[in-house]
Amino acid sequence: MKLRNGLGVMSTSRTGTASAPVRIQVSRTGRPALGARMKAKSLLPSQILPPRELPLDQVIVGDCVAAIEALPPGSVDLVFADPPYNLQLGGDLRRPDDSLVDAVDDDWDKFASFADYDAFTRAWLTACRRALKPDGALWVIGSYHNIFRVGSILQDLGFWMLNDIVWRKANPMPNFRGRRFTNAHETLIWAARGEASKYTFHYEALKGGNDDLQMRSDWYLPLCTGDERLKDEKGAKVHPTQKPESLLARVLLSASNPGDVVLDPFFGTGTTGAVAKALGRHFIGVEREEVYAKAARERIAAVQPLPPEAFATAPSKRSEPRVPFLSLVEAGLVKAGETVFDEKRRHSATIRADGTLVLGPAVGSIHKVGALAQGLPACNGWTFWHVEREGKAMLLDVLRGEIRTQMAAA
Amino acid sequence: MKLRNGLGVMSTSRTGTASAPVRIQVSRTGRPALGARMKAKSLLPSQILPPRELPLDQVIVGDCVAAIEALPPGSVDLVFADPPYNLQLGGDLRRPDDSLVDAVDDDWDKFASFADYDAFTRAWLTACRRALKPDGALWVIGSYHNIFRVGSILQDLGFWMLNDIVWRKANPMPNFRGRRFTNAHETLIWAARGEASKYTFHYEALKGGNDDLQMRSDWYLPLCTGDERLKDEKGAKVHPTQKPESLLARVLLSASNPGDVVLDPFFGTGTTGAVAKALGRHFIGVEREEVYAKAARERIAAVQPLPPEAFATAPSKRSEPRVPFLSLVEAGLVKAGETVFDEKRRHSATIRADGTLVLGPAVGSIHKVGALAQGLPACNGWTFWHVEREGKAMLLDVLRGEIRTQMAAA
DNA sequence: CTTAGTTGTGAATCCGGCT
DNA sequence: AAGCCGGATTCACAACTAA
Repeated sequence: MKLRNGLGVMSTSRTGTASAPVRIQVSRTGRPALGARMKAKSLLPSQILPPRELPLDQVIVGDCVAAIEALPPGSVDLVFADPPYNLQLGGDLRRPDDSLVDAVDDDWDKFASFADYDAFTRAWLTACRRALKPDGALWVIGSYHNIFRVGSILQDLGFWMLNDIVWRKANPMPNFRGRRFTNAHETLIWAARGEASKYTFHYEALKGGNDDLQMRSDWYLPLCTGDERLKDEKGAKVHPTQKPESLLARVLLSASNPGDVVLDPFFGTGTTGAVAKALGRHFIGVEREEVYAKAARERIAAVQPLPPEAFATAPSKRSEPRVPFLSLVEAGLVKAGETVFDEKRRHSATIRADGTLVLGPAVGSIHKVGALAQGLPACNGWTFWHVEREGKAMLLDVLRGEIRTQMAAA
Repeated sequence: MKLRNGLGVMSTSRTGTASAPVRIQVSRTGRPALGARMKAKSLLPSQILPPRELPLDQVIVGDCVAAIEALPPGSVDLVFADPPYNLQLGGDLRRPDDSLVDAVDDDWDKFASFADYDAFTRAWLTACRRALKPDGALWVIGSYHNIFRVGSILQDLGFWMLNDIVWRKANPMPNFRGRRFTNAHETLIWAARGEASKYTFHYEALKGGNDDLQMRSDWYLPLCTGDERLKDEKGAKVHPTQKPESLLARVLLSASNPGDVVLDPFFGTGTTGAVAKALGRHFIGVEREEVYAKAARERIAAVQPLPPEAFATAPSKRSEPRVPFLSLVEAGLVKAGETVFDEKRRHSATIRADGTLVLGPAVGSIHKVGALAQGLPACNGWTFWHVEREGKAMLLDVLRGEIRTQMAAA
């Protein structure tokens, strides 16, 4: 029993009726049916009748290029694609506690070269572009391993980029060896089928769900964990890269209408389908692995559609912004080279350009150096160190308050 | 008079002595000078002597590809590039009040096609790669208009991507038409010259300035505005896309050492040079437009370098001298025959006179025996084993610190 | 029942000097 | 040049256990 998911939907059961595997059966007339050529925007959802030959709300097991080429051209409103990232991982990676990181080492993520990956990318993007309605649009998600290839090819094929969106992960995996910045985000590209496409964008809906501020291109959302994450009978994750439903909800709410047909060429365990069903959109999922497709069908069967009025807002986690001391240096509120001191001026240290402090031979955070100065195991540097302002001592915490006010907009 | 900048540096004047335009004059022997081949890491900044033929701390006016090809190969530690964005703006963009948005429409930002832009990108990236030292690295900043082209070509040329970084703008320009998400970020790519490059990364410094949490790939920084933004006599901005100094400061602090040579092929109004000078790095700037170069020279002349202690590379654990455990025995800090134990006193072993440990039948280094005791493949003995001192457990790492202090004093 | 402490884990291109 | 081996390295959450 699933208690909640990224949409706040109560799903009462995981063991819904699983439909049989669906092999694609569509006409190959080359012309989209009437419904596919209608402009969804001008119709009420109840009037939208997708073409009969579309395999709606089903999971097609097989190669995505072949399956999508079998769809009528111009029949799909939106594509959401989460293709293999081509991670190119070397040996295994261990956490500092020596536990092994469960890496994505599946065969479907292996490509011999960039050229191979590019050919693969060009093939599925071309197929998707053919399947899209003239006013349709496409979303792709990726990481720095692949997203630049995808973005370039997409432009080459004539897609028109509308935004790149950054999914800032609330709880990313840290960089265990301290050799790089924490890889804390993934990138989504939102592109219209072409420059002239009258793409769908629900500006007001998203603005309303964002404290009446325009929705920005950086989205802060948690990973897919907990009850939302599909597990097998042994408790292992079914799919290594299951995306959070909150992410898909934002995509579908902003860039599709109820009744629209959403195609996902890399359906996996069906997050796109689950969210589409909840939000009153149709989906077509293509997935190569029967194991994932089966899990997706069972999952989607258990989803209860939401009433339309609930479609307007997507829940998003908001957190009190943490202010690094470095931000005070960058904002000019304190200066590199300046001296900080404690209340009774018994200790002092110098601010460095990187937001650390120096005290004699020691360099460290305001907290570490504060602890060192007092010979204590720990110290809150914000409430220990002061700077001189107009002849008086001003606590760093006060300056942090000023920054918080400035940052509140985001 | 400039009051503050992203580094918190007081710059007293804009009207410093502007050096004459510098046309490049370097030897073309094809071999970097001695200084260029030395490994900066093992030297103090004062010992680093960049090759004489490098046009250091100067602005070269001219085409960046030709200018960079004239540099000795393998002579540059870091590249920071802010290339033209290839913005494809249709007509004029107007705000809701009908005022005209001062968009990027200069001639240098027009490219006939993606192919032209790709060729241009390949040319300057190739030149930069040749100029870089084997262990050098490159940063590029861009938006969704160009960054996917740049990223793909960079990978094709053999650069090894380390991170993509998202600069989240604190105060982005709103999307006036409400047809897209507010474009609130730009993307930076950090890439090593090659997969095997031993790139520079000051992990501890960044972590120390960030509340002792490792720095993530999403950076929240304000735009370049106010006093930092260069204006001409009529109050108009000198350069359309001047980057904030705080952004460059993070890049240079994290990925370069004091004394390093930083090349900027699209110098503009010299943010890279200003920050490099403040932080004790050398710069080589190439700029095609004399008007930008002039503004950059004047700006940089007015920059006061920070005191060295404000930017000197902080000692990291990795760079500290190695201390053999035997030295602790020899110094009498631990005694042969003494017992060592882990934090929870679940394991113990005995110190031998040769600096090894005994645990039952096994003999080996503090690391090997620590690993054996826990049944793990590896273990850091310094942070695992303790000895009893004044009734309390004392970590071997603390005793190692005492040895290092003694060594530094001697 | 609450709370505090422990354990597990997530799309990751994750070491470097010396012999 | 390849191999050895010393030893440096993690954040946010959720779930579970213990008191």
